[in-house]
Amino acid sequence: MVKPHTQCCSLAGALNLFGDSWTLMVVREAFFGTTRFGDFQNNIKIAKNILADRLNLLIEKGILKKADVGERGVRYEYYLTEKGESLITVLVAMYQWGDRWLLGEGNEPLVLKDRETLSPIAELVVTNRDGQKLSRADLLAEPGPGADAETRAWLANTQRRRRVS
Amino acid sequence: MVKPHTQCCSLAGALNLFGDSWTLMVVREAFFGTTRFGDFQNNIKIAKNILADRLNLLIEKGILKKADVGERGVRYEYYLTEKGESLITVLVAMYQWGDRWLLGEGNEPLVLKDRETLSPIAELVVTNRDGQKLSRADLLAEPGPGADAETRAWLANTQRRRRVS
DNA sequence: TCTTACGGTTTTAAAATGCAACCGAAATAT
DNA sequence: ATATTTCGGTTGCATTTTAAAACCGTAAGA
Repeated sequence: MVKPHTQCCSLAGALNLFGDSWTLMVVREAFFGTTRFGDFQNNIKIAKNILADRLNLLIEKGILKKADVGERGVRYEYYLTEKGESLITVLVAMYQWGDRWLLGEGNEPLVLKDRETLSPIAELVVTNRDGQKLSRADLLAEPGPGADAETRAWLANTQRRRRVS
Repeated sequence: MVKPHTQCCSLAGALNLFGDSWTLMVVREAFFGTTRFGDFQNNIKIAKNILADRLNLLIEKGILKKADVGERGVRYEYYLTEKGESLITVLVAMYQWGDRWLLGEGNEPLVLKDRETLSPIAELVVTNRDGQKLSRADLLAEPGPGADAETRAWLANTQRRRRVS
């Protein structure tokens, strides 16, 4: 990462991790079952040094784990941890947004289905507790239990501007 | 962007757009109501040239639009388009993942609430049509209407490996 | 045992980033 | 009307990342 965001905002934290072209592609590959270095490299066209770097980063951050599967020596496989698997919402959100807004309905190259029912997965929707869909205008941002001075200041700023507009 | 992904996969397309440290932070700011160049710059600590570059990129890609609000000349404000506002699922997914896995429950700096009911928004969940939660293992990836030869080849690869494992 | 595939590391050039300086037009104060 | 400050950038330069290719030791297969 070029310059880590310093804010404690969890979005900034997430972007420190996969705020680049490749990291989420590596996660995607692992998500769909790729485990070996060479397969990662072939499936996403990525330089070896970048791939090695990202794999190590993801391991360090607890998103992947490395298992030695060598029979007469070392040979590694990479697997998602629970932390990594729970990136499912991020991946699906990006897939659905891209399908709709970049490729357009009816042009999806890939359809994700429920293995049981064989029907496509539902569209992700931001809702309230009652399941009602919420849009940007319906949302209110408030300081949480972990809010520090900086976050409060930022919030005060955006709220102020928002009231004006 | 350093090197655009060439794959038609919509995740690759999305990463070509905001596969970097800053673009999604800019979208976040716009999402929470920031409209002016100087406010973007103050809220996210970003170099002016990078900010100018990202704003232009987001406009070019139809995620932001620029409005002239000058009273006796030109003075711009930036607003999300519908395409931009529908990044809500991506932003929320990343927020929730970061809150849970980077900061830990109870340490959320920011809580998003329904402006009506004042209760926190629900957690995003990937489900089937019947609302049943789906995890990675429950998903099946199949070629969609827009699948090209490359996508089919990639899918065949991952499926094969997956059956083995 | 020989050969090939695997899983990287190193090197080098190109590109992106961060920072500071600069600048014209717009808004504001005098 | 004039002077000053703010806004919204652009430019140039040093630093950091990235991409691509060459290289290399070990593991697996013939």
